[in-house]
Amino acid sequence: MKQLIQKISDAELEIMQALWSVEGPQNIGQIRQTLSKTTSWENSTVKTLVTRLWKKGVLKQEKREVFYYTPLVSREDYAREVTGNLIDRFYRGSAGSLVASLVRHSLSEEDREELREILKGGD
Amino acid sequence: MKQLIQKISDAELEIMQALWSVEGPQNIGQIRQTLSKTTSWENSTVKTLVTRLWKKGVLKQEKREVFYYTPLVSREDYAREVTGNLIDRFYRGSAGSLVASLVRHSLSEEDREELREILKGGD
DNA sequence: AAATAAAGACTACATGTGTAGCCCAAAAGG
DNA sequence: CCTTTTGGGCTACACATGTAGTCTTTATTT
Repeated sequence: MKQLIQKISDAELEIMQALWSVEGPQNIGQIRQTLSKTTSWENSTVKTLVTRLWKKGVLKQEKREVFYYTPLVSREDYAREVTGNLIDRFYRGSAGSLVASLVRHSLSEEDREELREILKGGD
Repeated sequence: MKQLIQKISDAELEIMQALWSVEGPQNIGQIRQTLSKTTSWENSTVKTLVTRLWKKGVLKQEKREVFYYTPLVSREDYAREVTGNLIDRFYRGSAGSLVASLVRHSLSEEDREELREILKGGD
């Protein structure tokens, strides 16, 4: 179970989250704008992180008047990857075991009820 | 939702896994032995990692003829912490949402059946 | 066109990580 | 007791990360 997608650091992930949270490509300014709720990084910081992500191949840049950035890795795929790693490291590779643990410690009764519904569909 | 437990790096986690996988304290040699299935780090490497973990406060050392190391953070607690972070980052803070995703994409029919059982108890 | 505001290119620098080498002391074995 | 094996203490060093500063170049606005 190798890493299919390049590792993304915490700060880099913030950038990806910003990209994922909006439909379509964004330029540096827009990324900064999108990030403004959580961070207030300088232009150069954002640019550095974006460049690192580009080198890692997880986003692409298109030159127009200015560069526009688009994720090449979907949030879902990346989430799956990271979740898989977690399961391997802490739940003996068994997703069922993670689910069981969450059901026991983290789910509300409404969550459980919903879950029963989901599980009804046999398949 | 700050980090309650110091961050543990990948290599450091291997050490913790070794400690967690065996009952009772282990000395360097025993840790190396326990790790031998997965890595073949030099004594100094293991020692460096152990020292870093000790500085992070996640294990303690007791001096006997030789140092013995014991985790101060349980695997369960750490797993919960890391799982919580994952949920915050990728599942909008909702454990139910992670569970739903796993049920849909990663669980076998046996897992589902087991889950129905677990959920029966209404608790 | 001159002044401002944005974005890009580079450089920087402290701290974290992965992995070890080296030398010395202590323990174990003959 | 002398040799071999282990463990401890330091140092090292390349690469990753977090976060910017500084120029330069463009675009935008009077």
